[in-house]
Amino acid sequence: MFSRVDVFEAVAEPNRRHLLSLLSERDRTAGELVDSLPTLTQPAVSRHLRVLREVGLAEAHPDGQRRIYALKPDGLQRIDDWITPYRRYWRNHLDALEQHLEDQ
Amino acid sequence: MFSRVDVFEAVAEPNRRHLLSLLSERDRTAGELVDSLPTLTQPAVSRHLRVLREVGLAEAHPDGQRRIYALKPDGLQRIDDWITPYRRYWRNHLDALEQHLEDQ
DNA sequence: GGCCAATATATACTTGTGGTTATATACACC
DNA sequence: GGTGTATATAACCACAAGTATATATTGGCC
Repeated sequence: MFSRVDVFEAVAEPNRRHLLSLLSERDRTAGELVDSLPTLTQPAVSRHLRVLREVGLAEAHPDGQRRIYALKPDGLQRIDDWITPYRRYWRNHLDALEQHLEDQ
Repeated sequence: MFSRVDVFEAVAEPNRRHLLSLLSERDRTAGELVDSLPTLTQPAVSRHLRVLREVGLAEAHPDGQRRIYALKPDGLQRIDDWITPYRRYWRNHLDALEQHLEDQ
């Protein structure tokens, strides 16, 4: 399963975005993350965490029998780079709309 | 099919990102877009275009029997808004790395 | 070593996505 | 109205994603 996930597919999954959000607040153990997603079982969360690790959006450090997960958000730069040219586009579009409104 | 696609899932598909890229250059008819993705059949492209329309990333205007597709990139703002807090994060991380390198 | 806690992996199942072929729809042109 | 072109939808299929249950692994503790 999960032959090869890229960063776009990684963040397309809502539970994984939730995990990233939790990790953006602070580092957490796998167990804490499991508890934070009560609709999912422990293996399900563990799998999502694996995906996040494999695309470079998170990393885990052992701490005894725990695993402390931390955010590695620079993987999102790939998405940011992709979106950049479009950003200019919609800003122009907004500018044009504002202009139109001002012209009323 | 495609019960309900959101923007994140829409752009997770490589062919759809390709279509967005083509539309960012200029408006194109559905037929031109089909010709630009020679690995896909016409119905497959038509479906991807429907997804892009439904999430608000593209729109189609009839022109006789043709349909002229145009980019509506402001739908990507949802992704941009989502990524914004993380952007600060990885910039800090880069700064820390640069600092570390400078300290050598 | 034996036992418990924390986490990851294996296996199996279900469902949805993306693909194809076939068909419908809509418009243009004669 | 009939025919051809452009595009969308229908029906079906294969495969991968996401989930659950069951099991393995790893480390702490007695």
